Amino acid sequence: MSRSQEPRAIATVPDVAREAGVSTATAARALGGYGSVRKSTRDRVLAAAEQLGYRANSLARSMITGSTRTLGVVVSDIENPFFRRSLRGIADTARGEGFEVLLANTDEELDKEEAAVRMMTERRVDGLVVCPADGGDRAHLADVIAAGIPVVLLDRRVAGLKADTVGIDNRKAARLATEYLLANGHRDIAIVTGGTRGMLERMLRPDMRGVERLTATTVGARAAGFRDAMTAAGVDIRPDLISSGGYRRQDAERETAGLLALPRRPTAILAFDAMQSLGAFHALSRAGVRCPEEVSLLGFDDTEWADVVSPGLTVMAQPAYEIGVAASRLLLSRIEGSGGAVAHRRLPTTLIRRASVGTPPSG
Amino acid sequence: MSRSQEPRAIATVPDVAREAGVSTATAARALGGYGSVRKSTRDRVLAAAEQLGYRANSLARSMITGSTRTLGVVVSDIENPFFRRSLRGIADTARGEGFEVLLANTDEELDKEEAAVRMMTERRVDGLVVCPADGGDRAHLADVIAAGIPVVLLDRRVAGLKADTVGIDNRKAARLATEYLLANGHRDIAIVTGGTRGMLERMLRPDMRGVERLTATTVGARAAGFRDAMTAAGVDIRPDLISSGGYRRQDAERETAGLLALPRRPTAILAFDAMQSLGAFHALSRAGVRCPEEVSLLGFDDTEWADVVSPGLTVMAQPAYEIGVAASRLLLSRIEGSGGAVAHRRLPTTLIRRASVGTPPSG
DNA sequence: TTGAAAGCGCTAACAA
DNA sequence: TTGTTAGCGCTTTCAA
Repeated sequence: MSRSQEPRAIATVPDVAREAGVSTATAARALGGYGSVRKSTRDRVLAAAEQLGYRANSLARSMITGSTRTLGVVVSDIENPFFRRSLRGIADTARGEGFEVLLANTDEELDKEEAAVRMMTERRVDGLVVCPADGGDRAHLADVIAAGIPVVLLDRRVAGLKADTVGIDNRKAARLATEYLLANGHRDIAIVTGGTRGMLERMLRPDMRGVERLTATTVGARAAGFRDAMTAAGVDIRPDLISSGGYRRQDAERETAGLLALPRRPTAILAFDAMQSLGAFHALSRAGVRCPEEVSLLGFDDTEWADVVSPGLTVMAQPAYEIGVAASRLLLSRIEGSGGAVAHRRLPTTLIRRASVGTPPSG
Repeated sequence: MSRSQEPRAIATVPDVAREAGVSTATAARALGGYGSVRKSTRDRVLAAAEQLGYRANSLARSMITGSTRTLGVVVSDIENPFFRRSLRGIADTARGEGFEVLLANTDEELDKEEAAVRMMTERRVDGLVVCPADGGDRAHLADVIAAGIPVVLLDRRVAGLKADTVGIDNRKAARLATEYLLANGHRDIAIVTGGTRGMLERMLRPDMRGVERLTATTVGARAAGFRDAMTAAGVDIRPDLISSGGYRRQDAERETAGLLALPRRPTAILAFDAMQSLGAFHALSRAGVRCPEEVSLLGFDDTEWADVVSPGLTVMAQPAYEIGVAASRLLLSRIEGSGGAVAHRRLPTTLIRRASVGTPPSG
C-alpha cells in the first residue's frame, strides 16, 4: 500500500457529542436539524462536527426514518434520446426536493428489469420510475406496489397494474402523424418500428382482436394509431411495408434498405422513435433516394440533430423532459402520501414540420 | 386513500427465522448466503422467506459490512454525448460486479458538485467517478480521498489530487487534429471551444506561463494541443479565431456565425466537443457556407449522427464507452483494496476521416 | 431544552 | 452446523 494517508476513523454522533460536551441525543438533534436545540448549543455541536470532519451516515438515518430519499429509475437504455432527456427531468425535479436517483438499464430484457426492481426494493428506494419491458409477466411490479412502494410508469401502461403512468397518447400521436402523411397524398406508407413481428401481426388482423394487448407497448400503441388513420382514410395497409427488426440504428437501416429495394417502394416512411428515424434517414441517403422528393420521412422524438440533418426532419415531438418532470412530481407526491385514484397523465405532442415530408412523386 | 392494499409490515430476518424454526443467525446466514448452513436448513429458511415475502434490507446490511456496493457518478450532464456513453460503460461494468450507480448532474457548477459529492459520501458510496468542474477549489475531492473513499477522475485531471484518472490525452488529440487540418493546407484555423475567455487567454500568452493550470481542464488541454501544432508548424494563431461562449449547441452556433461574419473568415474550424460540432455544423449550413469547399470542420467525439449529416463529420473519436469501463474497473479494484501508485490511464483516440475536411478554397 | 435508554434490521464474534 | 449476544450509527420515545 503506497497510500500515504491512513483514513482516520470517521467521526460519529457520540464522538461529536463528547467533543461538544453534550449528550448524543442533543448532538444528533443539532446535526440532524430536528427537535429543539438552543442556538448556542447547536453552534457548539456544529463546531465540534466541523473540527472532527463529521459526516452524517444516511444509512443509519434511513434505517430509522424509513426513508432513503432516493428514487429508483429503471429504463431500457439511458442513451436513448427519449430516456436520457426524461431522466434529466426526473433527476432535476428530484434534486430540487432533496431526492437522489439510483439508475438501472434493462436493455428491454425482462430478467434484468426484475433484478433491477428487486435490487431497488432491497435498497429501500422511496419510489420507482420504470419503463417496463415489452411483454412478459409483471408480478415484480405488482409486488412492489403491494408492498406500498409507489411506482410511476414511464411512456408505457401495463394493463391491470395499479400504477400511475406518465407519457403521451401514443396511439393518437401515431394517428396524427399518419394523417399528416395521408394529407400530403401518401398511400404507400411504411412503418419502421423496432418492434417484433408478432406484435405487429396482431395489428394487421382485420378484427383487431387483441388490440388491448397490442397497445400496452409503445410500438403496439403507435401501430394501432397508424392503423386507425389508414382505416379511417380507407387506405389499405400493405403488409410488406410493416417493418420490425430491433431498436438499434443499424436495425432500422437494414429494414429501410429492404423497403427501398421493394418492387413497389413506399412513398413515405413513419419511423417509431429517434434511432429508427436516424437509421431510416441514413438508409435513404446511402441508397441515393432523395428525401422528400422520392420518399418522405416522418419520425418520432425531436433530437439535437433533427434540424441539423438535411432535409430537416419532420417529427412528432414528445415533451420528454417534461414527462420526466411530471413522472417525478407524481411519484414524489405519492411518496408524501397523497392518495387518490391511479393517475394517467398524457402530455401533448407537437408535430414539428420541417422538410422531410413532401408529396409523393407524381410518377 | 383509495389504495386498496394496505401494505403489510415487511418481514424481517427474525420473522423468517421464527417461521422456519431456526435462530436469526442461521436464517440470516441462509438469506445472506454467507457462513455455513446445512442444505436442508437453507431450503427451509428460503421457503419461509418466500412465503413471507421477505426482502433483504440493504441498509442494515451495509451498516455492518461497511459496503453499499454503490458507485457514485458525478458528471456535468448525462445528456452530453461523451458522458452518456461513458455512463453506460460504467453502469454495465458495475452491474457485472454487483454494484449499482447513484447519479448526479452538476452542470459544470462547483457548488452542485460539492453538494453531490457530500451527499454521496453521506450515503456511503464505496467509490466515486467524477468529472470535476473546471476551476475552483478541490478540497471536497481531497477530503473524500483522505477519508479513504477511492475516486477516479473522468476525462480531466486535477493537479495535486491523488486520484486515478481515465480519459484520453486531450492535448495530444487536439494536436493531432490540428495537424490534420494543417496538412490539408489550412492556416486560418478557428477553434470553437465552449470554454471561458480567461482560460483561453492563458493559452495565447507567448511564454505559455500557466499552461499547467490550463491543461487541468479539457478545453484548456485541447487548446494547448492546438497551440502546440500551430507553433510547431510556424503558423500564427489568430486571436479573433479563438471562440468561447458556453457548452450548449446554440452557444456554438452563435460563436460560429460570428466567425463566419469576420472580414477574413477561417478556412477550417476545430470544434472541441460533439455539441460544439453540431452547433458549428448548423451555423455553416444556415449561413449557406459549403463544407468542406469553403470551410472545413473537424469535431471531437463520434456520435450517432456524425456519419448521417452531410457531409459526414470528420472527428477525433474518443472511446467513451471504454473510458467508462476502464474508470469503473479501476475504481472497483481500488475498492477491493488494490494499492499502488496513482494511475493515469490514457486511452487511444482515432481520427475518423469522413467528408467535412478538405483543402482551403484556392481564392 | 436536554439526557438516558431503547431499538431500526442486520452481521459477526464466540461458544456450543 | 447452529445459537447467543453484542453492536453498526442513528433517531425517538420518555422523563427530567
